[in-house]
Amino acid sequence: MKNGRTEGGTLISQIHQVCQRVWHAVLNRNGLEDLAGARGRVIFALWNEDKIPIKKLVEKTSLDKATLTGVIDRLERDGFVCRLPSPDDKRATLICRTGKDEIFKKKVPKVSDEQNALFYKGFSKKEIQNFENYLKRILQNCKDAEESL
Amino acid sequence: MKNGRTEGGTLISQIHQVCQRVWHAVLNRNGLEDLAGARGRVIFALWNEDKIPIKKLVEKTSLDKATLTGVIDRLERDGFVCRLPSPDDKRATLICRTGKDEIFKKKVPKVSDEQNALFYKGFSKKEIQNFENYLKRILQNCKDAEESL
DNA sequence: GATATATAGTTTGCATACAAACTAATTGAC
DNA sequence: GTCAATTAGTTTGTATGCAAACTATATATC
Repeated sequence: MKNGRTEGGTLISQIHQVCQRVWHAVLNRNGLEDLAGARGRVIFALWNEDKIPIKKLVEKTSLDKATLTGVIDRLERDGFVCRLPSPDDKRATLICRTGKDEIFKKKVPKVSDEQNALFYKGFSKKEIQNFENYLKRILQNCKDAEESL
Repeated sequence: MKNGRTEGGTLISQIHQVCQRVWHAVLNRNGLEDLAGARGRVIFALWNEDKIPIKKLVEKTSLDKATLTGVIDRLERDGFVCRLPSPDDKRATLICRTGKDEIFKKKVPKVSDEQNALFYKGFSKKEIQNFENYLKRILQNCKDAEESL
């Protein structure tokens, strides 16, 4: 806080920016450039749950649906996912992994640890826990705010 | 943390995304759409210090220099800033406010408070302070990591 | 069951965002 | 001084990112 004024939003944006670039570089060093940025967010979400409608990816990634159309186009082009019509709802499209991402799974924990070591350098376990709790509360606040827009 | 695994980076990205959209909407509601996104980050940085080289805007906004070229192009096109050759260094360009942004200054505190109330809903003063200290440490960590890339 | 409203996803247009390659000026090493 | 290595900023090419308008289907209301 600078003279009583909060700076949370600005700091978050700056961290997001720099951290993205570092994360990208760390991935590159490890032959995982396909997991960078929005692509990675989508693939990780699919690791958590496969064959889900785009609507659900919107919730899980916090990306806009229009953004996801493009990201999924490119993931499809590169053979990582495919679109299937939903049997339950003719409006919906299910996004499915093809399996091409499977080879990344073994490498990810190591790379993720490497990244977190940079991110949380000098933090105790307790501090990380506190911090991530704050983040979750704020993410919920932001989602609520967007909801009632 | 989900089963021992930290999620700071993902959470930050998600907050950044949602928060951007909310911030944009709040600005729009108040006739301040010119202060949204990267444009706003640059203008705020110039409020802090005017007539600075792009290099310094890179540090202050954490945006890439290539990104800033485009943002400044549009700010110049819209009459908010102008480029001046630096007297000290013929390679450098100084970015200067034209004054067109002056009318925004009065409105910003109110809008900023409105935004922060959403962002930090349910937070005590002490919690905000703790949280922003964590953020500053992490931003520094990320910058250090990028440095030694 | 017709009609209004809402929802899932795409398209369009424009603003970020950045790596890599480039130009021009500066600094460093000798 | 001269040439190499740096540095400030731009250009190019591609990926994000989103609002607004659109299409097609689903749901609600009567």
